[in-house]
This record gives sequence, C-alpha cells and structure tokens, in this order.
Amino acid sequence: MGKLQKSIDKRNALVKATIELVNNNGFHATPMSKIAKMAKVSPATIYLYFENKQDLVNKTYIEVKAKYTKYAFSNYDETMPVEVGFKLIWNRIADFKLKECENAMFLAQCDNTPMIDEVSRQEGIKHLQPLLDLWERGRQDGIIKPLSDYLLYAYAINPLSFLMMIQKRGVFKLDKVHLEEAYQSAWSSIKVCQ
Amino acid sequence: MGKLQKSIDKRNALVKATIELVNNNGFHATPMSKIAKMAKVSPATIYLYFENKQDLVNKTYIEVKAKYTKYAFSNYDETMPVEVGFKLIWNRIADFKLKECENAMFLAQCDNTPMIDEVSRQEGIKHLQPLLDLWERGRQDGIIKPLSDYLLYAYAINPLSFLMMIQKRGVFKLDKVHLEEAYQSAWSSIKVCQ
DNA sequence: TATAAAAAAATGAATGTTCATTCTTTTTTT
DNA sequence: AAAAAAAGAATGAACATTCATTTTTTTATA
Repeated sequence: MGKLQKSIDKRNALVKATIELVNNNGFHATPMSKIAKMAKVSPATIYLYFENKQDLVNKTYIEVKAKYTKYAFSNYDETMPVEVGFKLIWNRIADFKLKECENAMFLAQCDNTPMIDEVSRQEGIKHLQPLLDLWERGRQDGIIKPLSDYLLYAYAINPLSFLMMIQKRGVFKLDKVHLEEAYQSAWSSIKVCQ
Repeated sequence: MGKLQKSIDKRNALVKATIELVNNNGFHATPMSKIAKMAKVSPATIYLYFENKQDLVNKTYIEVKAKYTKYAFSNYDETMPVEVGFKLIWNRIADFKLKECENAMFLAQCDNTPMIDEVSRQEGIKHLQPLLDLWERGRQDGIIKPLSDYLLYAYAINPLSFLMMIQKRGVFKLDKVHLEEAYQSAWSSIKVCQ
C-alpha cells in the first residue's frame, strides 16, 4: 500500500472516529485521546493531519456536508421537470438521513450547536445550489409557492432531520409508508394548490 | 426580602446564566466558574442548589421545556374547533420561538445533542399532550391527515425551530408576512386536502 | 540490487492548563 | 449562641497540545 493511500486511510479513520464519538458523547466529552485510540493512532499523530481539535471538527463537518450534497444530487439533472426533480432530490436526502445515519446525526448536531466555526458553516452551505435553482424554476413556473428559500427548506427538507433524530432515539420507526406520507406532506407544504 | 425569595432568585439566576452561556459556547465550553460569576454567586454555592453540572443542565432543560408548553397552550381550550385551536397553538409556539429566543435556542441545542439525560428528555415531552389530543380530534373529524404524531410534529411545528435558528444566526429575518406564509405551509402539510 | 545515510512520519510520555468538585472558614440568619 | 448559607481557596483529575525518541520510508551510492 502506497504512502499516500496510508495517509488517506489514517485521515479517514480519524474523521470517522470523530463522527462516532461526537454523536455518542458530544463534542465536549470526546477527548483527542479517545479519537486517537479509536482511529488506532497516537494522539500526537492527529496533529500531523489537523491543526487542533477545532480544526478537526470543522474539517469533518465540511467533509460530511459535501458527502451529503453529493449524495442528494447524484441522480438529478436540471432538465428534469420541477416536480420530478424535487421528488428525486427529496428521496435521496431521505435516503441519506436514514441510511447514512451517523453522518446525518453529526450534521444535525453541528447545525444546532456552537460547535462549528461560522466560516466552516458557510463553506458547508455552498453546495446546495442545485436545489435552490430548482426552487427558483418552480416559483417561476407557478408550481412552487413564492416563498423564500429558507421557508421552503424549513418545510420541505428540514423535517427529515427531525424524523431521523427521533428514529435514531428509538422512539419511532420510519417505514416505507411513513416515508411516502412524509413526502406528500413536504410537497403539500410548498406546492401551489391547484 | 425573605429568605425563600432570595433562594429562588439565586436559583433563577443560575438557570438563566446556564442558558445564556450554553447558547453562546455550548455545554462543553461553559465552566461552572463562569456560570457562578454570571449569576453573582460563588462556584461552591451552585452545589447547594444542584447536585452537579449535569444535574444543573438537566433541571434547566426541564424548566425551560415546561415554560415552553405552558406558553404554547396558555390561550387554548379543548372545546375550540380543530383548525382554530391549531392556529392558536401554532402562533403561540411561533411567538415563543421568536420572542423567547434564548429559551428556544437552548431547547434546540438540547434536543439535538447528547447533552441531556434520556430521563430528563422524557420528562420534558410529557406536557405536549393537549396538542396530541387536538390532532387526534382532527384526524377523527377528517380535518387532519391520518398521520403519526411524530410526522405531524415534524411538519407542523418543527420547522419553526429551524427558522428560529437561522434567524438567530442573522442570515434571515422572519417578519409578519413570512410568519403567515409559514403558517400556511404548516397547515397545508397536515390538513386533509378538500 | 543492496546498503546506508537522510528525511519524514509516528509515537508515548511529559507539560501546563482548565475545570468540576470539595474543604475550611466566614458571614448571615434564626 | 447556634445553625444555616455562602464564600474563596484548594484539590486532584482530565485533557489538549508539545517534546524528545523511535520507527518507517525515501533517496543516493556502489
């Protein structure tokens, strides 16, 4: 195995350990020493890859966010009709939140916490543009309500975070039927009523 | 001022300081010493009122959650028609999230973080019953979609947390018009389409 | 190709700080 | 005068980060 690959593996192991430990204990209760142990690395080695703990968590956030948006748009292209495109993206996001639960949990925690730098937060938002473009198209065609992107996100996408969270907490199990119902609610909340 | 009142004041000051500091720095970065300083009390005094830091934050959570639900239902009574009752409660919750921003932020952070004991979390949920009863009535009358309470909460209420969060972050200002739009989206997402 | 010197990467232990909690003393209330 | 409440300082543990060594990898030479 090449030196470069080994470096990449080590870095990935650190990021993965960070996600898992922060999910279970929160940022404040995950010492660098535990992250190191879980990644099978010396604590000192972390500092060869990241400046410090804050940098580690910022970079982890940005990477997970990038993975999220890449996943969300993987089978979308902008020539699709608005409703088709939205359904596609919505389902991919739902998939991500339910299948890539660790990653999604981590994002939820970062997004509701002063754990992350404002700069990294901004960096993370960038890649959502295709969805915003789709909405703009929908508004112009009179298919989607003329609401701010924030409102549309709040009603069409954000509820999935809540559902993922309670599902993870074990109090509720989201099955195929629920998912279809959730989609209908999401779409109802932003579509123009005929 | 009586001894009891003085005790209450001191305890309230501690709870208030906890909320403010945790909002700004997160649980991990708010030392007991800072909480004590902000509440104008010796660090040792905190331990006369709370067992330890975890207990302080658990109790704070439960109190804020109780305040939230009390606020939400203050002008609701269960003889109201479903749609009227829902609008009333929704608006009170919106008010709380926007006017009692510190409290709402604190709850959002607690709800997306392993900061709080599972026991305290359960304790906090209890008081939401009137809303669940209203929804049950709405489902039976064919006014509200036959969805699980979790789904209804995810679409009708939870988006307000997201909107509060981004508003607090300064990236978006929620005005009267937005609020009415938000209500329409919330209601659209859970009402049965005629 | 084999070997050794140099460079890079990785390590475990050490350092200094921060912090939750407790202890002893002082102040306030009864 | 006794009891209760509060205080500030002390304690000891946990932790992020750095330091001095060791191990691994690369490069240069024969």
